[in-house]
Amino acid sequence: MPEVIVMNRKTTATDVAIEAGVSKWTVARAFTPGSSISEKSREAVMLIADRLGYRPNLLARSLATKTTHQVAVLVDDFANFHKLVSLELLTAALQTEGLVAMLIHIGKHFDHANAFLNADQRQVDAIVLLGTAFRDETLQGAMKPGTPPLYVLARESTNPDIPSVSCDAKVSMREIVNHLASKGYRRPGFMTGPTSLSTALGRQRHHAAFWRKHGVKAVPEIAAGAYDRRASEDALREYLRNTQPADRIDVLVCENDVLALGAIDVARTEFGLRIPQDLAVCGYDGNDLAGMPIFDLTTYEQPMAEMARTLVEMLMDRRERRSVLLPGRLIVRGST
Amino acid sequence: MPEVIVMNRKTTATDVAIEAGVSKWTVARAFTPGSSISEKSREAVMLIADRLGYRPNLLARSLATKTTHQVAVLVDDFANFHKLVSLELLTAALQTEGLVAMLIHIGKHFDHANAFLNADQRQVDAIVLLGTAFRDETLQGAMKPGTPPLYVLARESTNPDIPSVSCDAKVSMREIVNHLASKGYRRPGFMTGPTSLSTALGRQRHHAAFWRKHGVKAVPEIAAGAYDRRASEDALREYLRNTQPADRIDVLVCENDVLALGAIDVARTEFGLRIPQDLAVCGYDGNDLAGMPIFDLTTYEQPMAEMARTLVEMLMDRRERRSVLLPGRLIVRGST
DNA sequence: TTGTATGCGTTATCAG
DNA sequence: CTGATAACGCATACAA
Repeated sequence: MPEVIVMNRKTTATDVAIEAGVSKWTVARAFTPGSSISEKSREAVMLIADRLGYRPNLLARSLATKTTHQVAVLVDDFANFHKLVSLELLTAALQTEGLVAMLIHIGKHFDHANAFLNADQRQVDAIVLLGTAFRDETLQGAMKPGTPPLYVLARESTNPDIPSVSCDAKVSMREIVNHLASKGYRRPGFMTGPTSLSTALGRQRHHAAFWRKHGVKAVPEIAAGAYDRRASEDALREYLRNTQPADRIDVLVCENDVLALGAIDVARTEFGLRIPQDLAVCGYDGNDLAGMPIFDLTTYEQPMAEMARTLVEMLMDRRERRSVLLPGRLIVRGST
Repeated sequence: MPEVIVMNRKTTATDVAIEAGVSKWTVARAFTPGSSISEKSREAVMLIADRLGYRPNLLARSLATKTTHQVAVLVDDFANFHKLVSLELLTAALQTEGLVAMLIHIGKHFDHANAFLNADQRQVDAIVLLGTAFRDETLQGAMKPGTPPLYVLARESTNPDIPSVSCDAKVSMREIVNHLASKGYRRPGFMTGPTSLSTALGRQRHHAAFWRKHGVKAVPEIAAGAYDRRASEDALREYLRNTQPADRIDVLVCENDVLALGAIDVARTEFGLRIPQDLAVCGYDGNDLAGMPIFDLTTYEQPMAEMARTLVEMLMDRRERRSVLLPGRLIVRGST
């Protein structure tokens, strides 16, 4: 008979207790900061625990405490490379608070209902919608009682029960339009992404509103239909093909950087337009790629790090559960 | 007293059982496919369950079955936009099998040890390393008995206990070099990323080896040190500044597309080099951005979708737990 | 300070 | 086919 029996299962608190000659509750105390336990017991437990490689089972703890420290993050828009930044900063913010992200991919084979159901059944503490194209009716259905609380990041929520943390569209568009107007542009155009999301973002609306103050009555829309550089290329290509140079816009403001990069690309490569002399372009997001010398894109930086932190503060109940608008920063570059 | 008491807690199997007049075990059976239960009971249970909005608690199930259907995905390289594609396809592949990804961000405030510990404590079924710069010694420490099995995606594993699914570096580099050689290039250079990862990827090694067959003895290395377009820009800038045109390489093969885009950018924008006449550039990954007309980058497409599916098959024990090399596809564009 | 009983919501196993 | 007992690993409340 071997001295040490190698067990296939993980060592539990009971294993440690037996080995240390105490009850399993004492073991639990050793791992609960601030619980009353003698220094002697604690040391004895820790020694054995370390030797046996014991780590509390968070699953069992969650079942008992009814809190998992897990947050479902729903994403359905992987064509937009800026999502990676959002994920980076959101996961970082979550992890500094001991929370972890459950990344749920919404797509062809996995719809919103599935995602909500899955998150709910796994008892996540909250669900974060990451700039995805949710319809209000979809959200409404996910608001059953007993369901994890919903939050929206990087998009304004229209539902007061679902707080959002986003970049202030009004403030940002004022800055953008003022900048463009001061540069002398007077024939703006606006490129939109997915219809449902575009209206929710409100960027187009505010953009047009501020131009009106500058005497510009109408801002033509160029609809890409998706946050995808190809969609942007297609949309601008069609516009440029069907519009005589004299009738064209002189500056294109895009709903985000993905669209802007695609636009610059087509305008320059396929139509030989100079940026910004023939067509100025402005983005939105402040993605790192916008800063590439080849694009040199003027853009409005969303304070993603702060947005993520703010959202997490809300999750942790250290801040009122209520929508927040944060100001960003206009980054003027050569494209305007 | 109200007729219906709205409970704050979620409805459990017991609630349904009482309401349906059966035992809770019968309720469980109704939700367990293939279990023996009378059609009558099943219907009765389902009716009540639906009315009460009952959904099995997956946490409790996991505790009992000792399997969570959760997979930890460790990422430490968010500057590389191709990670988004990896995440998209990996989560999709996981979800089609009923698995869900726990995204763990490794960075300044959360190191590898933390990540492994967290994943382990949460009882994930497996841990997937997503092309991150893990040192072999780090991995060794994470291989304690009772720990979730490790897998590596998009990078070759040197440890036989940790299977990997990756794109065949040798095959791909042969294709790349043959293509470049046939185009007449004879002064190749190679741009690397993080040192530890570069050696693990083996792309540089195979690249040099195939050039040797073409009579090219040495391939200068341009070290970016990170998969970051800025790092690439800096590295190439320094090289071009310090190297006379006559002494320069005529084609730059980059360890991945991120580096390649940065390289094209600097070469063209800052040094006025024409691509490919003055300097040809080749990437690796097959990222969508490489296809932008402005870059028109020749690249080697990794079969990420297939790689993700293969990895998941391994996770599901439908395929031998052993490293797999998959062939990709050379996409020839204007940059070479 | 420490041990005991009980509960979290399921599944596994066995008896009827 | 159905009900009952035990177990999963931990936390909470209480008693000693």
